[in-house]
Amino acid sequence: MQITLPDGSIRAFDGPVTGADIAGSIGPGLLKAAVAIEVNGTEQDLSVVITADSSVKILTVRDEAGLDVMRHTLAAQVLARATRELYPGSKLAIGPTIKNGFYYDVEFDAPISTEDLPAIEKRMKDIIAEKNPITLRMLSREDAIALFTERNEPYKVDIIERTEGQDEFQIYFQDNTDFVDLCRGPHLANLGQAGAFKLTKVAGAYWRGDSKNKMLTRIYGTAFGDRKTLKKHLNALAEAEKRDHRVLGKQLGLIMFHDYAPGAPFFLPKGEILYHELSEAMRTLLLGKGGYQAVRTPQLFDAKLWKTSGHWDHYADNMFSFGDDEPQAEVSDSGIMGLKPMNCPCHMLVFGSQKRSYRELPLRICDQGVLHRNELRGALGGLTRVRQFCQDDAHLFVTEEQIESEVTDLLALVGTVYSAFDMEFKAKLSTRPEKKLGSDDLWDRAEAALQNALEANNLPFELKEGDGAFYGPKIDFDVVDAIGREWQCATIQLDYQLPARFDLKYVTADNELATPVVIHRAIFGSLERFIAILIEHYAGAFPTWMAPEQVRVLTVSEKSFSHGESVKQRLEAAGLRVHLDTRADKIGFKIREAHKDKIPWMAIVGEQEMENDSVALRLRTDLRGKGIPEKPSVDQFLELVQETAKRPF
RNA sequence: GCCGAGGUAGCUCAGUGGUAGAGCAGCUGAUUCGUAAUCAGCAGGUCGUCGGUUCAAGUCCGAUUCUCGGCUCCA
Repeated sequence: MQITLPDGSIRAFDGPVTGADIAGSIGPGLLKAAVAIEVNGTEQDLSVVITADSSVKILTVRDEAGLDVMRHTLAAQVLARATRELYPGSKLAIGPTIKNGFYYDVEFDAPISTEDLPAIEKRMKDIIAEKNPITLRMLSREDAIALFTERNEPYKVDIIERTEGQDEFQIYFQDNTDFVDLCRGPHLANLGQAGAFKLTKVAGAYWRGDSKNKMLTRIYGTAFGDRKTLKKHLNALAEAEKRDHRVLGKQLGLIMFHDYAPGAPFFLPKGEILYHELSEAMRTLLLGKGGYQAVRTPQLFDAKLWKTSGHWDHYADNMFSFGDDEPQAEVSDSGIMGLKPMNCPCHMLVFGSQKRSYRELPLRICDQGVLHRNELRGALGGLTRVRQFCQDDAHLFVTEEQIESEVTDLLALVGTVYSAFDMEFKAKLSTRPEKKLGSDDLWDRAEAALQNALEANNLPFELKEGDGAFYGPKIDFDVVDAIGREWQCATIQLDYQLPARFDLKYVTADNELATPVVIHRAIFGSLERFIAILIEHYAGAFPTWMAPEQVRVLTVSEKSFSHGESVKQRLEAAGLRVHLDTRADKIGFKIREAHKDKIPWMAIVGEQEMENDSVALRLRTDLRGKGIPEKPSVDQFLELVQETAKRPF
């Protein structure tokens, strides 16, 4: 029997072999490190017997797949056993792996909290120290159900009962113990191979993710092959925590929230500058040669609009509306008004307000209108999940032939904007879902147009089949921030349904009536959320063009006040945002504060600078090492700052 | 909306039924200083809100609200 290894070499065995046999034949070191084996592309336990010619790969924790096996074992064998032993009445549900770790859902008799984690962790370490071998056995459906019924594990029984087309189930026994688990596997051959881990948090989670079901307790953990990598990961988490936009937003005086307006951010003077700069930069990019026209549209509409658009049937739960519980209110024809959750219906009304010619297409309407969505209470958080926000929204009314070139332009626009923030991004193409409107022929053309546009821009993309909206396919973008996290921001969605619902028409070159296609698109996504991403991306140290305070002039002593005032005035005259710090404190103290406020340019003025009309620069960390002179003249300095204060798009 | 954890000075937090605290920030005064914290004094609170238990509640109980971690939702 022949076993092919990843390097192409072939090893012959006389009869059936296990993964462990193969690993051992290659070397004792590998046997020790081996955690599982991939046989013809399928991960299996080392103990599984291979009976036919196969190509295999021995997995160790160095492989992502091997690491996954280890995490899985930590969840299913170690964490599960520890909770069963520490909390005898607990019932195990499922324990899969996730990015960087694992979790296990457990039903406890009494709630547990983060404070209980160290004890569980301690028990887990003891369990690992036992280095018990794990043995796989296949049980028939009946035997498996009987086993878990007897062990009072209703969730395991439920899983088995719901699994169709399978007669045998994989049951893992931990030798020398009473512990048994139903699991897809594979698992480590013995627990001694478990690497470094840490339990991180507890949270609630519904059984099978359905809110009608019982709420279980989910215990999260993170795990890596060795202690060093775990520590690195924990450090990365700490770094992310330090950058948390809610913390920085408060520290830097950018935003606030109030109990009286849950889910609705206040932008304080400094935050408002960020907001304004972003909003204006986008608006300027789109208007004029960008080919867009901006509109401003109402907040509050008669429910008739939402009935036409379909929101009343599909989105009413997320809408703020009033009038329906106040019969005398007579607020409108239908007696019900709703705050807009999206701009699209408004733009349909704008398009439909006059006779349109094919010569007007593509008609591009942009709108940074305020939107309200009644998000669930528990879903609110910082600037990323809000009830009131603005999108850099636009709707393009196009003919079908124009889709491809419009989308091509949009993709270039996305690139322009993200590269201005030094952000990489990834595109995802979502195609027709099962429940969809429109013919297959229509979807074929629409999907092809999007794909062609992506290819024309040389953009690699991930295909997400079936993930499109029922009204059309879409391209979504994930941006990657400075510490490697991904955020979904931009979206480009084709819509064949909405213009039809509003009965929109334009006159074609042949003097006939046709319905336009609508492209919904946003690049930042929501301004609020994008600001949150930028705060974390830059760790609050914004590039000069959007920094709320671009320059702080620091006086060394009273003697240089007049020079400080003059520097400030000359910079302000050039439209820069400048503050002068004349407090009677030492220069070291003022510098420290300016650093904490993440001001890009700190200009120190003392008697020397006064004499030769210069400033002495102290640069924010990210501006150092760029050949910026330390003691420029005021004119030179002005030029330097102006250069970096230009909007990058 | 559901499960869990929280809410004490502007901020970060301590305070296990018996006189509400610290550091930073603030204010006042002194210091006029050259690249990440000058010194001293003062002031600052309905302990999220409402109700209950108790001789006595920041502390115990109930409700409510907001925040946080997840789940769910995201036409």
